[in-house]
Amino acid sequence: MARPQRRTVRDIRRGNRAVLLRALYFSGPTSRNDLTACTGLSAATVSTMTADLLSENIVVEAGQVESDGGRPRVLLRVNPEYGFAVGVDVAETHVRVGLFDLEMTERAKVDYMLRPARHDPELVARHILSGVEVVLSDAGVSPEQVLGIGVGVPGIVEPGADGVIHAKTFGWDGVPLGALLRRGTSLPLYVDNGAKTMGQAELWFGSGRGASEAVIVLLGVGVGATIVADGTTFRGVSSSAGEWGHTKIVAGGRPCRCGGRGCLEAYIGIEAILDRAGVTSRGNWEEDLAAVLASKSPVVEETITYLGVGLANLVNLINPEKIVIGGWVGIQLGESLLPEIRRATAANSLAEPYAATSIVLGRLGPDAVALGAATLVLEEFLNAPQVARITAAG
Amino acid sequence: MARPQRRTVRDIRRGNRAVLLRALYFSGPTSRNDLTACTGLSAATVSTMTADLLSENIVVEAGQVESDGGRPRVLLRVNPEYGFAVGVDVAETHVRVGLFDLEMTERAKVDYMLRPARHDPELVARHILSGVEVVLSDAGVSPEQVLGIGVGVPGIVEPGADGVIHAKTFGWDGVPLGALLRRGTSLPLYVDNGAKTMGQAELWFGSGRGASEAVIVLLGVGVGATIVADGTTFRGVSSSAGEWGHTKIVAGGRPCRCGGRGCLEAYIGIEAILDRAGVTSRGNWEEDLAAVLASKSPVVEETITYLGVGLANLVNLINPEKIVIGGWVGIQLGESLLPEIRRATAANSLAEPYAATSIVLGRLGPDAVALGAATLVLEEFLNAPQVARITAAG
DNA sequence: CATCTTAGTTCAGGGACAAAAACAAGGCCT
DNA sequence: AGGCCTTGTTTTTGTCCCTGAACTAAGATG
Repeated sequence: MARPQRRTVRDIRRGNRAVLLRALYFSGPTSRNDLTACTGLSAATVSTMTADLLSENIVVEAGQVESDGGRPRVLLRVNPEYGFAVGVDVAETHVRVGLFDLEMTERAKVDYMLRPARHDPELVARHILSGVEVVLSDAGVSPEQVLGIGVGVPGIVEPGADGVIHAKTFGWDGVPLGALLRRGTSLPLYVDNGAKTMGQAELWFGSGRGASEAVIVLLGVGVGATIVADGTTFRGVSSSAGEWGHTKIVAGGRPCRCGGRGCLEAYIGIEAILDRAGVTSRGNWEEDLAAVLASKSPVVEETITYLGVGLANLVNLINPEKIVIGGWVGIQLGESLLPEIRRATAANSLAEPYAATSIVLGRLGPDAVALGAATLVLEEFLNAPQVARITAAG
Repeated sequence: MARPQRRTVRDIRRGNRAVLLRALYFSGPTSRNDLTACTGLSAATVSTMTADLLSENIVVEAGQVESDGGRPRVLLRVNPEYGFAVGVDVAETHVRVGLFDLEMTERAKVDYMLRPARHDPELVARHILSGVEVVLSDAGVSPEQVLGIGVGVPGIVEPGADGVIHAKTFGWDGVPLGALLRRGTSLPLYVDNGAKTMGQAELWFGSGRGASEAVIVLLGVGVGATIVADGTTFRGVSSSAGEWGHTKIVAGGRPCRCGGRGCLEAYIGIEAILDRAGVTSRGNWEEDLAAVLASKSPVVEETITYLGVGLANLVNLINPEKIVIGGWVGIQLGESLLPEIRRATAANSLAEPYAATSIVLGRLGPDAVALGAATLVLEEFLNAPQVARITAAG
């Protein structure tokens, strides 16, 4: 309650600049005139502010559009080459580094395989740092043009400058990945849980687009969720909100790798699904899952039921506008069984919140984690686009 | 994404005024000098702003405090009699109307009993309206001094001006209580779910005080929760967030009065507890529960386990700083069994979020619902304290 | 070529906060 | 008792920002 929260005229400027930039970013090419309408700012303010943005090269002109009988509108857009963002996906089997421009077009990408058992933090950090160098030189982008590096990792990320990670399944307990990376780069770093970065990507560029209250669930080896409240990711007090996979849906039920019992993940995590189906995997889980789905085994129906219970709990507790199902297991299930998933969710939800929720599939592929990580950089850019220049010198 | 969100200099004024007023309200008697420190505003701004507030009689002086060797500080405080708020608790067995001053001291109160089966909306509305008249005349307060009326009701309240209510257990389905009340009063109305108003009360004046991320759970006949994110109640897209009682903890488990199976309420709602204990109630649930607790029956341990699972789900999903257990059942359980509740929660939570959460008992008594309803009015007052006067005339 | 229409820019005016200076009110020392 | 010091509060001055209105730009129309 004691955080200073005063506002001064400068905050207005910064805030309005962010509003303008967001409008420009999400509406694509737009005229100044339309910007006054959609931001609510006066024409004068839009004019001076766009002039600033143009002179800083953050915004560029993008052709004209004739108006019926008057001066044509000049279209403006965010300059996709004003800066670049690096997105990193640290997963159980690989480290993937991507370079994105401001429009989140992937310009370069590099993968490093990890041997499943070997997750030496130093090695991962070296992969990331060399990956950044590789994608930059591949794309011909210099480090000064990079606005920051976003990293999506498994497990819980402590808030704070060091990016300390706790990932039991990964063998990391208190690994300061942020600090390790800091030794090799001076670029701004953003470290977040991979389920959250994927959620961020679906929210901004995928099926969650435009939703203000939403949940993006990730079904894969692990099960997680991103809770979006008022348009931004809800993180809780210590950044671990969204551990949906370890909420209990059967008190005292199946044991889970987290040590608990009856966790959702212990029913609909890929290992749990295969285990319940009696499949001993030969390593290719995607094929295995496809086989189970094709088998019409009762395990499929059970899985949908458990998933429906888990989703219904989100519906009742969070009352989201939209639930996006992502992760490769989620996509594979959803592609054929979305109506059944909806039915199972409805059966376990209260009527009013269920009616307010639409359940959809994620649209982004396997690169969503890296894309979302890069989006952390973009978000920062849109909120605080560059520090104000020294106006007297301009 | 298209909502106009521009800011102008006037917004700064309003915002800073709200910041100042909140600081004054929550810190009690405070000098202008301390206000500059705790709001971050400059002394000049605090001075002019307090002068305004003093002339409007919103703030009054509250004595002096000597400083070591200098001019003594003049203490300021919010004038508790500047205005009043009405809080209404509509429950299954009664309608309670309370009048509170700005410090939330109850000045008058009146109860109307409801026959359990008879919940005619018109009758309830008449009770509320006549209750308002009664408390005002009892306390000698005129309607002009009342800043608004807050109403806490069971069930889900639709967002919108009519205050439409869906309360299955109450026999109300789409009752526009707000519109019914609007016919009898022109005061500002705020209608919200009773579990949420109770949560609001605990958050502002009870055990949740100062928490920014918290969950306040209500255990009574029904089971509900208030989720607090970033200091404010999270409502979800259609205001029904927090239906914790109908999240499933045993897929396919005990039938619940909501029509579902395995709901938390079907295990730890008072009726469920008594049912599981094999008690056939003679009408006094509080005594019945006390008897069960005294009996050392295994039902008690089971109840704690189920409650622990429910709380752990909140810990994992929401990652709150604090969980407050309220409602009469919650208090009765917690008074003797809080350590066991904590243990059961820990057993079902992930270590990191559990370590970040403290589980405490609610502090406010049975009037918390009405108090919280009045707090809705207070919140509005603190955020937008009066429309700005015509400055030229002053 | 004059007029109309729409788009965008410039400028005066007023509101808001910060920093600094001035003022106020008491204690302390000589 | 009077000057000096310390602390609290108010006034003055300056800078920043937004808006509304006047103004310029650029094309269409007849």
